[in-house]
Parts: sequence; structure tokens; C-alpha cells
Amino acid sequence: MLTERQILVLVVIIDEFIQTAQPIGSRAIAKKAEITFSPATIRNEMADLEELGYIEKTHTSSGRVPSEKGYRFYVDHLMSPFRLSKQDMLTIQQTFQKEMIEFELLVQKSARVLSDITNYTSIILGPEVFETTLKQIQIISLSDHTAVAILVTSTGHVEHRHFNVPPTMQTSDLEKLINILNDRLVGVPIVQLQQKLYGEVSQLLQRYSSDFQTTYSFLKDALLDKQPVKLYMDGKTNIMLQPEFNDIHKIQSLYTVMEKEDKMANILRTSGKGIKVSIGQENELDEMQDCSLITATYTLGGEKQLGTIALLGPTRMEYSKVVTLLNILSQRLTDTFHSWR
Amino acid sequence: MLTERQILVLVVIIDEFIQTAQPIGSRAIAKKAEITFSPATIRNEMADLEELGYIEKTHTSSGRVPSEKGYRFYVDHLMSPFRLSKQDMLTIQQTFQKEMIEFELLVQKSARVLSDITNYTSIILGPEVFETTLKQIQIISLSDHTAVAILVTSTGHVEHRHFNVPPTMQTSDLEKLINILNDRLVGVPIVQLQQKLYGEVSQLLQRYSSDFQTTYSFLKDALLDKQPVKLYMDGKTNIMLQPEFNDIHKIQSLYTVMEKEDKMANILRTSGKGIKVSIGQENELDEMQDCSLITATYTLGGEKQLGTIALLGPTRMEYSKVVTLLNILSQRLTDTFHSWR
DNA sequence: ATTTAGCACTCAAGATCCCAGAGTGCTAAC
DNA sequence: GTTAGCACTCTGGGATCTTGAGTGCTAAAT
Repeated sequence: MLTERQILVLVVIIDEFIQTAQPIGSRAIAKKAEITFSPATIRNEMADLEELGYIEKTHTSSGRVPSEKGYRFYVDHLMSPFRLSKQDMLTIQQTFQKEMIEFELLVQKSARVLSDITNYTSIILGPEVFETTLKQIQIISLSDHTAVAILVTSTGHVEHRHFNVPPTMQTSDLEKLINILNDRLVGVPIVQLQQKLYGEVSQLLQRYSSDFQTTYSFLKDALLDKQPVKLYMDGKTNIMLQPEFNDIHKIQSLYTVMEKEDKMANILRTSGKGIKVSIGQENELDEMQDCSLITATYTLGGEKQLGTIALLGPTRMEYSKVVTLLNILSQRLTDTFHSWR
Repeated sequence: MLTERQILVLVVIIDEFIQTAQPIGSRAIAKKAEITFSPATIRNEMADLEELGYIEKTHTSSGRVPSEKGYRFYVDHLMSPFRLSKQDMLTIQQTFQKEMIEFELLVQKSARVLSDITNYTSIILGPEVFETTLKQIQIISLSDHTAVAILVTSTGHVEHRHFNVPPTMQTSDLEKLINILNDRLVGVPIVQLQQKLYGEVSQLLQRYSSDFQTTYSFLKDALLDKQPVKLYMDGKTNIMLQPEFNDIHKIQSLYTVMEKEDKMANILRTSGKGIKVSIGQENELDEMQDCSLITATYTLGGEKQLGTIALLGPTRMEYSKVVTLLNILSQRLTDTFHSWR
């Protein structure tokens, strides 16, 4: 489709634009070491590239700028592997070398590393609860009418939920309840909790509890209420450093949408396996049409998808660096989770 | 010091500027219903007010703008009590009327209400642990070398901490340990935990645990590591709506400092009892010199200070409304916490 | 048949100037 | 003490000009 020389020109334009954020002219291209032909020739090639939709002009007599199609082609076919600096590699090493036992902390640190190295905004979707089972339930009464239920999963995740204790319920009832629950629910995968609760446990409860209805309803509330998938972000202010975001309104709308955690989580969750790049208009959210979002998944032993890590930046993004970095980090996370089993 | 008429003019200028963010001229002031004298007279008064430092010009022939000294005087002496709209009062009602059992949720909702009603950024410092005692400790082992410790306080706050179990430690040791801890530490005020741990408990442990040193060190890590005071913010993007923040760099530096939770928490924590207003340069952080921060404390039964709620906006802030609102909300929080005991 | 030099043309961005409007300070009259 | 009148000042927006970077096209060179 494209000639070798056209590709060469395209790569120079994209690489240069990613660095400078300025339109590139034929003269500037000709000065590059790898270019052996004259500005006039380059102008001809650029005219072709523009006709094919890979580059654009910002006005009739300006230099050229990559189009989204151009970036897409670059990402799919032209990107050269990026070599991270020694310093960056070291930072990653250090993040993962420490004996780390809490995934929450690990994920937070990963987010920090991503945003620090790239100067973009990092977003991480915490591990899903597939495969995790219930380790223990504990109910601790705080007063005569309130108590807190604590769930611990096999991965060490702790959830707690406060609830009102029905006035008819005695302390002894609570203890019975805990016993029943632990008896029946420990070892059950989290995703099956609801089903179990509806099934055998509800029957058992009916026998023991004086008023089954209230007990059952508060249990449901306490155990199944919100989903525990968490979203971690870091480097939110980095976006403001990018020259294409010197417009307050762009920033404002972008920040507003970033605060909607459920929306963001959903985007990451449905991003599919491996590395995915969404450039500009390819993003489903209108507010992100000047951005690119690159996502990578981390898994459990290479199979079950656990969560997603992502970087959000302008469409003029250092794709090569970001993809390399996300590859490394997602692999690290995968390894770490694997080693924890 | 100031004549009645000067004060009248000052109030009109401040009230008007707070609404419009535009400098106010003598003609505009004269048009106000409460003004019975001519623009020329007003100009004379304004010249005096400027000389005294209460108002400023943006350039030689512009209208006047309140100075920080002007705001300070307004806040200290001139503010008229604000009547919240029915709608706003209703919103507050609804937030607090629901049977609410988790303070975390309550505080989050309060933050939301504050930012929604004012269009400023709300910041809330969660309740300190004064007075709260340890309700229960639970240790749940996850694998043969990791476990999670769960602390529940009398207020229902749940903390968990993961740690490595020393390889020499058996499951039976862990159980003994839990018993000892619960025996000795339940009911102890959180602030005294460390002391107790150093004292009697350490002696007991020495008797039971085969290797006291490791046990003791991981315990200390698990129980006393980070302070559990949390910071809740809402409406961060609101600041961008203010015309004085149309400069990316201002926003950038402000956001960057807002992300430093420890700094922010510290400012709120040391803000002192009752309502405090910090105007512009009065703020200790350079990044907040174009802002005003208004803080209010909530207490336990009117005595012990529990936490702080605050609103951050431009110096051109609706002081009257904000002060009224913070008064109401802090009182509500105080009442609610009181009723929970 | 490519490639390149040359040249006319275009456009953005910055500088300069102009003008209207809003507002002030001062003076003199009320 | 208050107000009307007036000259003066400064901002902001628009119009105009200039410069420089860059293009597209044509014709010559390879």
C-alpha cells in the first residue's frame, strides 16, 4: 500500500510530533539523518500521505500533523520497540522487589510508577473476585442495635458492612448466625455467595431465627451490596501539562468524567485481553475524544483475567513507550498474583 | 473607624463582586436601591476606602474590587446571616434523616452536599480516634506465611493490615496470640494501644511466644502503622468553574497540592475549634493564595474535637452562605455522632 | 521517469494602531 | 457636605500590516 519512503516520512512525522507537539514541515524532515532526499520530494510524499488520510494540515500552509488514522497505522504496524531507561527499569524493580503482601498497596504503587514514568494519568482496575472464595465471616455487635459484618476472602481482601440489628435479635442469635454462616459459606466462591444464600442457607436460617425475614434481608444487604472492584488513579494532574490541554473546558469535562468511577471501571473492564489502544474518536466517551487510552490486562496464571491497567494521555502519546511499559507492568502483576497462590 | 456610609459602600462592592467577579464602578453602586447619594459622593468614599486598604483598583481607571483586608473586615464585622434556600435545606434534611449507620458513608455524603450546594470544593477530615476504644482484634491466616489482622473500634471503624507470619509460628500460636490480645487490649483506647503493647502485653507475649522478637515487631507494624484519619473531598472540578481560575497553571499547582493528603489533613487538623476563615495570603500554602479556606470542627458532645469540615473556593467566596452552611453541617455531624454513643 | 530547485502563494501569529466605553479624579457650583 | 461637569486614563476588541514558515506547482536536472 504505502511505499517504503512514505512509511519513513510518516514515522518521522509521528515521532517528531509526539516530541514537539508542533506541525512538521518538509524542511525539518529533510534535516533528519535518515532522510536522503530533498524537501520537494518530501512534499510530494506528504501530499500522497495526506490524500490517503494518514496526516493532516492544521491550515493550508502549515506543516503536517498525524491524523488518528496515522496513529492507528503507526501503532498497528510501525512502532519500534522502546527501550526504557535504566532509571525507569530500576524504579520498576524496586516497586516489585519488596516483600509485598497487600495487593492494594502493590496496585497503588504500580499506578504511581506508571504515571511517574510516563507523565500521563494511570488508571488501574483492581483484581476481580473470580476464583476468590470466602475465608471467614465475622459479625461484631457495636451496640444493641448496630453491628458490623466483616468478610475476608481467600486473597486477603477485607470487606466490612455496617447494619442495623433487628430489635428482636439477641446476642445469642447473632452467634448462632455466625456459626451457620461460617459453616455453610466458608470456601464458597464469592460469585456463588448470593446463590448459596438463596438456597440452603435460607432454609437453615428459617429454622434458627425467630424472624427469618428481617435477618435474611439485612444479610443480603450486608453481603452483596456493592461490588468490591476498586479503581486506582494516579497522576491526574499530569494531563494538564500537555499543551493540547491548555483549554480549561476540555480539562473540566475530562476531569468530570474521570470522577465517574463506575464509567471508567466499566471501560477498563470491557477492554478485552492483552494490550488495547483506543485513539481519539475510537473512545466511546465524548469527553475523551482528544485522548488515547491504552489498556493491558493482568491475569491469574495467564488465563483468568483479573484486572486492567491503563494509561490515559493525549492522542499525541508516546505509544511505543507506553505499550512497552504496560506490557512489563501487567506481566509483573500477573507474576506476583500467581506467586501468591 | 469607618463611617456608616463607607461601610454601606464596602458591603455593596463586596456583595456585588462576589456575584459578578467584575470590578464595580460608582455608577453601578448608585443604582442600588439602598444607595441614596450620587456617584460623585461614592467616588469620594471609594477613594477613602482605597486609601484605608479595603478595596483596590485593577488599573487606574477601573472600578473597585475588594482587597483581602476588605474581605477580612467583611467576614469579621459586616456579614449578614444567609438564608439557605428551601431546596438546600431539604437536601440537608434528606442526607441526615436516613437511618445511617456508617460514618464513612455519612461523611462522604456530607462532602457531596457541601460541594453541591456551594459549587466549591469540599474537604472533610474524618473523625479522630480520641475516645474510641478497641472492640475486637481478629487474626485470620491466609496461607502458611501470611495473615491479616482486623481491628474493630467501638465506633465501628474497621482497619485491616496484612503481615508476614514468622515461619516458626504455628497456627496454635496464632490462636493463643489472638486470645492474649483480646484479653488485654479490648476496651483500651486506641491512643493507648502502643503504650499497652509496650507494657504488660509484651511481657505476656514473652512467656507464650517462642520467638518474642519477631512476633512483637510484626504486631507493632500491624497495629500502629498508619494513622487511620481519612480525608474526603468532593467537587474538585468546581474550582475550574470560577473565572479567576482560567489559568491552567494556577489550577495545576492547586490540584497538585490538593493531592497531598497529608498536607491538607494537617491544615484541617490544626485549624482550631469552631469556624475559621483563611483568606488568600493568610493561607500557609503558596498554592492557595488565590483561595479562601473556611473550616468548621465537629465535636463529640460539644467538647472533644472529632474532625473538620471545610470548603475551598476563590477569595471571592460567598462567605456568608458558606459559613452558615458549615455551621449547620458541623452541628448535624456533632449531633449524629453524639446520638451514636 | 524521478528528483530537485525555484517561485508564487497562503495563512497564522504577533505587532501596531485605533476607537469606544467605562470609570476615575478634580474643580466648581449647589 | 454633596453633586454636576469635564478632562483624562486605561482596557478590550477590531482592523490592518508584516513576517516567516510552509505549501503546491512548474520546469529543469539527473
